[in-house]
Amino acid sequence: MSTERKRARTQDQKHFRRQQILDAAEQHFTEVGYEGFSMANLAKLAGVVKGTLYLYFKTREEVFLTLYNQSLVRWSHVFLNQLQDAMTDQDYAKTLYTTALADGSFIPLLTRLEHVIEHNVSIDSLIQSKRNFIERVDCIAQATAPVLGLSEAQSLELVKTMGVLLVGAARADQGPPLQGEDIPADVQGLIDSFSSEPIFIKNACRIISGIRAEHSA
Amino acid sequence: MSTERKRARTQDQKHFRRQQILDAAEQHFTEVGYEGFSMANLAKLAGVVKGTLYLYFKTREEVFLTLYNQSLVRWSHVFLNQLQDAMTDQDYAKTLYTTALADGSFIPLLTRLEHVIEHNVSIDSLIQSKRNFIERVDCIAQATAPVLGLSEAQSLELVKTMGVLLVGAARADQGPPLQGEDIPADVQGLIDSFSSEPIFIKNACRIISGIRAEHSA
DNA sequence: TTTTATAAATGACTTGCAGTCATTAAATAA
DNA sequence: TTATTTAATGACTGCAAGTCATTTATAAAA
Repeated sequence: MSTERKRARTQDQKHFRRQQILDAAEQHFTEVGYEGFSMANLAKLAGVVKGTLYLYFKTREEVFLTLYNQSLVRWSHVFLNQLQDAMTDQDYAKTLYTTALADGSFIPLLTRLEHVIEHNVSIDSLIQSKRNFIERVDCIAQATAPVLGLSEAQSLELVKTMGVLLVGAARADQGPPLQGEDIPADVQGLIDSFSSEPIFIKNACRIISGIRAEHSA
Repeated sequence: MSTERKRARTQDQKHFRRQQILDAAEQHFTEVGYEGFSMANLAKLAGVVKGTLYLYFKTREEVFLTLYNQSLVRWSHVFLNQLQDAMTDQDYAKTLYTTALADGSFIPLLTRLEHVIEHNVSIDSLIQSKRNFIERVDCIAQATAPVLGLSEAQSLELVKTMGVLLVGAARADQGPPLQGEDIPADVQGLIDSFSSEPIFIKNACRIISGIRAEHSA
């Protein structure tokens, strides 16, 4: 906090200030979530005034998109580190799922990416974000191929598909907290049956098997 | 419009008025989408004043949840009607996908259900909505079993999983419109590779195969 | 028919949000 | 020391959801 009371004049100082805001944003996001996030509170937390935020980000969604980009990179490093020389399909799926969920921001931002965040963002930011995504996917696919015994092409398709499945499965965890509410047994049963981890893992395995089988012909 | 200038006194009249508001909401939603939807505009379109909306719906999200419930019922009828005696896995998946996307409200509401809509809704409405969901899923599963040659249990799991896959795959269509923007080839290639229909159908088939195989052992 | 009671409908109001912009002042250059 | 540049400010606009005291249409009672 005491490190920066001064004005950011050089490009380096501006990058540093921008990252300070992003760090505050990450903290604010994990504390209050997407709907509770406000630029006014972010400003307070970052120790600047609201107008200053708009010198560094054109819109609130530009902040979110940047947080998303960073969280994708962060998660991909964690995931790549956990890959072993040879893993069962199930271990692979479980590792992917667990590491993704362990990052507090990644899934909540990913599930809002297309239908909210990308709609209030400059084309340039969007292109930059997509490029970052391509790079991470390629990198993960390259590491995945030998682990699961797939071709590069198969591996690329798999990784892309895992993203789709992850978003679909993670939905279940995004519902409202129901602690202490009395939920009828039938409804509780439904919620339990959509528990995201087994759904993700089971279907990830089915999809891996499917992809592996398709080109053995 | 000329049918109802009067006050709704009886329960029947109130139900009718509520449905009038919902019809206007459906229209407003298809015109401006989720983010553009406002209660003030809905009031104008429904021919009432804003405060009146809150006599019939506790929050804006209660309106959306009701629209979602109705769209689920509407889609399920269309889908059930299109099921044939015996279909290939692919025909089944394609029919499911096509009918779901043909309904203008179903997918946009479904993709926002857990992380937005359900967070500002009464527990009672949520339970009612989940019960409606259970009923539709059961009904679809029952009809699906003979079509794909699955047991009832397999069919139930399949239908639930299709919902997960549908949400994940449909994300790709929810991005911002990019007509007329010049998108670099690599990014355009990425977007194309996430085209939702082939992703849904291919993986639906892989999952159906997987489920079918699991209990043949 | 006239009066009274009920509650549907109203719209002005509050609160909270994202985003803007004329002004201020810190840092650098002259 | 003075002039210039531009980061930072915070008061401001506009719009949204949701509230509530008041109005008034309608039904029931007299």
